[in-house]
Amino acid sequence: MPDKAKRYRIGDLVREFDVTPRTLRYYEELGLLSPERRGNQRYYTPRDRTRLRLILRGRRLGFSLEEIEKMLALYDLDPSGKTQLKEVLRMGEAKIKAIESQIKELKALKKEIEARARELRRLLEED
Amino acid sequence: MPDKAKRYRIGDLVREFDVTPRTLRYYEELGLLSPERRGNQRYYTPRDRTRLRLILRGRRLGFSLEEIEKMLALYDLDPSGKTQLKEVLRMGEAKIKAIESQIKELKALKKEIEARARELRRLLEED
DNA sequence: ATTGACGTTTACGTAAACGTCATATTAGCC
DNA sequence: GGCTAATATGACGTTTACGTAAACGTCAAT
Repeated sequence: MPDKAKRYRIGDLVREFDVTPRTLRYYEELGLLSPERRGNQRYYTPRDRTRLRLILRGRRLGFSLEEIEKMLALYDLDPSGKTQLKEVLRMGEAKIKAIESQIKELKALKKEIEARARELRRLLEED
Repeated sequence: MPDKAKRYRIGDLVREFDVTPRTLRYYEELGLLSPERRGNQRYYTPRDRTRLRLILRGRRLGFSLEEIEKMLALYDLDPSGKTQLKEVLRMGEAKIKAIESQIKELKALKKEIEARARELRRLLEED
């Protein structure tokens, strides 16, 4: 049974990840999360929680929710067709490339800012 | 003379950086760029061009224009007050921290996606 | 049975970052 | 000088990612 039994209420996740309920409902509207329902109340599974972690990380990194949706698709192994699976895999590799280039740019930016900071410190010390 | 004489028209930058004129005018509206005027036409200086490069890099990395404005401030060494200069420097160092953490998160994300890709490949090969 | 905390839906609002016209000048070439 | 391409100035529209308010449901504890 891939159940783990554990379920989270919306408030639990709200506190843990410091987001608003609105955000979680919005992600559900987009299909990024799909908590269970008991009555009309939401009960989030561990899988939802994991996906939320990934979503929020993606957001911090500047990816759009649409981008993130595609990344999450990597985790939805609907083993329908191998062709489709290959497609998803190819997409994942493209994502990795994109991330690598982003890391490169960030490092470059960091260097520039650091150089600039050194310059400023020099200016400060000469009285 | 810190002039360099060279000036760019809006179309030049549009082609070089693959943005629309609207974007450049919008950045000007926000005070991120401030091209010269001859008549009412814009003539961008090398400095504007450099700033534009930084702006677009920042955007690709997911920073907001407001964030970027603060980073650009590091390059506007108005040596007015040392207190102010110190403030700018402190901010720059904060930026560096943020960038470092962003690099960390990106690396983590990359690892996860790579792991997932390996898994998918394994699924593909087992026939 | 009431209270309080939490949760729900519906729907309009908002900020950021431009896009997209329409219309008017201006520049540069023959 | 006349033509065309480039540029300018509004001004309204669009998309993304939620915020916010109203009005009501749920449930455990007193």
